[in-house]
Amino acid sequence: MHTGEGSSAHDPHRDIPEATVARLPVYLRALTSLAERNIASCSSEELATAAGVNSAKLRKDLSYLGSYGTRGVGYDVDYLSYQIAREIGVTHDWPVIIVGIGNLGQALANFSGFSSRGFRTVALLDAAEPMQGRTVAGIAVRPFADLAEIVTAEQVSIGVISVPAAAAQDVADAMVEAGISSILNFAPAVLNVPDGVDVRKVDLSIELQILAYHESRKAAEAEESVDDGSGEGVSA
Amino acid sequence: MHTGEGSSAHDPHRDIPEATVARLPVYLRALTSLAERNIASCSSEELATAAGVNSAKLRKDLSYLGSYGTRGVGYDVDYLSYQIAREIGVTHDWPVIIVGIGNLGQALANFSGFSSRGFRTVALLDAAEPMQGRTVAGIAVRPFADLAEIVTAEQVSIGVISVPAAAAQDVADAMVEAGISSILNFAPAVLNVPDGVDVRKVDLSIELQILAYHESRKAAEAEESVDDGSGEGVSA
DNA sequence: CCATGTGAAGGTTTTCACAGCT
DNA sequence: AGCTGTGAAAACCTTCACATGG
Repeated sequence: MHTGEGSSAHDPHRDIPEATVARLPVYLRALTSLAERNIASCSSEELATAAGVNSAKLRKDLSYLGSYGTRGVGYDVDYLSYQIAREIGVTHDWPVIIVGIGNLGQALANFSGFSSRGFRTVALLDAAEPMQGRTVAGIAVRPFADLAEIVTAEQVSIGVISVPAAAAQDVADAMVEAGISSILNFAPAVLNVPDGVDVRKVDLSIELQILAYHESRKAAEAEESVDDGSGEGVSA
Repeated sequence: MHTGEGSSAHDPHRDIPEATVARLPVYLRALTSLAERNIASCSSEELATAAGVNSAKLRKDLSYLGSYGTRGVGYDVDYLSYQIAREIGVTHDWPVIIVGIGNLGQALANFSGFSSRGFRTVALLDAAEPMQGRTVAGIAVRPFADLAEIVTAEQVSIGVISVPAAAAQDVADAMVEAGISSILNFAPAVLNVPDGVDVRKVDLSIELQILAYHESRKAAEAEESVDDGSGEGVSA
């Protein structure tokens, strides 16, 4: 295990904590929103509020990228936006394919936020006969069998899976085989992928169940507090 | 801050860590999948594999609920399923409303996983005139103005927001006002809610950007390793 | 004998609080 | 004078490794 490939201990180019990485896109969105309101600069406090975090966390997060603020003043919105976009790697667009053009796949294909935030949907794939030849969001639906060809031709490294759970692993295998190394999985299934391939999952029922857990607790607390006035709240 | 409301230090009824709560639904899904394959019992190792975590973590997580396994043997699938479902609070169904019946809202309404995992969509709401009177997934779309009435009548405490970002805060305010205390937010916007209201967010472009970050790093590493043979992989 | 359940160790993340720069 | 950037402390989460009990 080597230590740093020609980067001084302090230089901003290795080892951004995962928790920070997960928040950078949120900061970027907050900055975009400030820019749209013609706000040219902001304090860590203001940006933190816009991003829904506290300012100490925001400053610590930004410190991993470098020193892009001005002490006593704050941050230049455009400059910081660019630095974060560069760190994330969305200064140029990433080609993306979506496999599984059911209700969810169609919603994803139509989702404008995809294209406006550094991603370009280059193909929609579906295995079902009836989908062939249809066009969704201006993009033709192609047979699943074309996967490898498309991935190679368009240099795709990110794939979205929106097929039913039962088909998800097969799709993931085919994606990896074709050369994709990052997968966003909407199917409620655990995917096995080799090392070097990243998977992130979005699972709607899991999110609801987490809410249900806290909701149950609130109900239980309300019952208890017949003789206990304290109302503790949970929030994210 | 009090400590425990009549529960002994060891009794399974307070203080399940948030990280554990977020995994319980995953375990529940893995157990359901085992049950469907007629597997009546399993070891922590097997269940952990099915859930995509390591077995130590699984055992630690389950230990917060109580001792529902048998040493030397493993876990009874049905029994553990029930215990987890009870802990989460999904032994009975939760009524849910969806506000914003665009592409995504329609996909959510049609999503069978919602109804099969402890949730029942009791109403679809949309502010747009052209949506009124339409039916999605067998449920009539109603005007947004009916929100409070529906929440009260159906005792809804969980709401899903799938409107454009610009409208999200207003919808959240109306939900809170109507009595909803848990929100699943699909709009790419930070929501301000009072204490006691839970918000979870699902943001598609954020997930993609996190993948893009790691993808950029992989590319950078590949370039570096012209004179360095080590191939470190990242995976989730 | 075997797999669970769990203290204790090791990491990571968050928060604090203030030194340092503009 | 004020806000950033950051060590150090506290909180939280994961992993280890083994005592415990069926």
